[in-house]
Amino acid sequence: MANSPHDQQGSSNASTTQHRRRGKELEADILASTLNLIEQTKYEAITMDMIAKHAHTNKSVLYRRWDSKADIVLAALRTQTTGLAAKMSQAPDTGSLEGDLRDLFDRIGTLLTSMHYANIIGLMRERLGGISMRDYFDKFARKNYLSQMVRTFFEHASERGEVDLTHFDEALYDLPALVLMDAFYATDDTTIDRSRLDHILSDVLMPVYRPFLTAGNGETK
Amino acid sequence: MANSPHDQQGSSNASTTQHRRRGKELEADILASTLNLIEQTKYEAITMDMIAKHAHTNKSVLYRRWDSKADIVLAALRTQTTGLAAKMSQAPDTGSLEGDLRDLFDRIGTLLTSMHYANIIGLMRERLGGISMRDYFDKFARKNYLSQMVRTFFEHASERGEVDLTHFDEALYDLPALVLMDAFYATDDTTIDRSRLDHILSDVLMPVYRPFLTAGNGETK
DNA sequence: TAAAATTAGAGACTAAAGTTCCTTAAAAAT
DNA sequence: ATTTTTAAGGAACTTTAGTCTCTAATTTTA
Repeated sequence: MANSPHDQQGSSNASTTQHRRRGKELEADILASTLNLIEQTKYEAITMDMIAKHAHTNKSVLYRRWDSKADIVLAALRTQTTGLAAKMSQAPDTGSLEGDLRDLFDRIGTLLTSMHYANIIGLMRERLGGISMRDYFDKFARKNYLSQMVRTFFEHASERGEVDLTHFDEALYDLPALVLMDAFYATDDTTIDRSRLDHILSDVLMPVYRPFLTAGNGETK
Repeated sequence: MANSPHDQQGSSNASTTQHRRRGKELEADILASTLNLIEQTKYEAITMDMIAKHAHTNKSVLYRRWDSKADIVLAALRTQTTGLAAKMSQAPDTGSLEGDLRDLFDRIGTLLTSMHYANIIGLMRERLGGISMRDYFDKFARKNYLSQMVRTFFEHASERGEVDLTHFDEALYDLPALVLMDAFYATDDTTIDRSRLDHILSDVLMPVYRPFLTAGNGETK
């Protein structure tokens, strides 16, 4: 009995005094570790044992916190999404609805090419195609920061008198997210490039929102 | 050895001469049987062995024809969808775009309440929530009869001079399907009622299509 | 009508999600 | 400081999608 039952260690702290992580600390570590895995491989290729091992912990620990593989992966992604939402909500208010949307789409383009943020809707097909429709809608789409942002833009535009929201249905805030999702799944491309994003904004979304622009705005036909 | 190795039989033909089904006949039987299962239970609760047993055949037979559980279930649903598309394409051309769409939505409402056609987008959450995003988009959404139908309506409307399709992007034909999908997943309701459908058409889709109506049409504000 | 080629049927096998139970470390309570 | 409670670690176990191989029925070809 020379070696202790489990010489658990990570990459740095090699030998003794291995500080068993608990609670929030462990949880944060696991999510960070999982995110790291998702960035390397696609959803189906990741196993729960891999997640556990990669985080230097055990499967039981995972299931004690999350209900399923989809759960933990989406939770990991959400840690990113949250920071991203903060980053997004910094810059807007360009002075016009179209400007705000264009800025948002530009930002999305940057994120998608930066490859480090290959999530949210980006590379969804590649990375998250294996996730179930129910999980996606329950735990991801419904807490969509994109729609949230769009709503804000419209509210600003409304204050400026640029749009009339009296007959504007709530569901219309979700259109950008829906159309993007559709676009991501429609192509076999791994990435979606800027011109594609531009096309979606200019030829699909802006025309669709035109009826709600007040006279004098955007009637450039 | 009194009894033969496998006295395979269904419900009716009890004893001998059990006609081993092959090819198209078997395939059709399996799909019908699978459809029957889906109508009873939700996707996750169905196992491949259940599908095989219910169709009085074997799992190998299933995997010889379809690549996955999602595949066979979606294939089974598509047998319905096909008939449904035929049924749908009979009646339209009410003389106006809005009329055509209203008629279509009315039909969808009927199908959804008839409960026998509890598929396509209806009861999707209940029945198909377990299916993966990739499978859904690859094998279902992309061959969407709804979008096909919408396109036809627009083409008719264009011929009548009711709409101007010069700047009408292809993606706009998919909006009804997308918005409906979103609606189905957004609620916890099992069914979606007529008033809900009516709301989606009147307050989300029609306003969105308004910019493409030619002057004099639909400018009822 | 016999031989050859297909394809169905049966069942064992693998991999991975999710469960369960037990041991052990660490924190909280006494 | 010792006991009690909580949570992590480890590992066996269950279930089900998907694979593989062999046998037997049915059709095709000669």
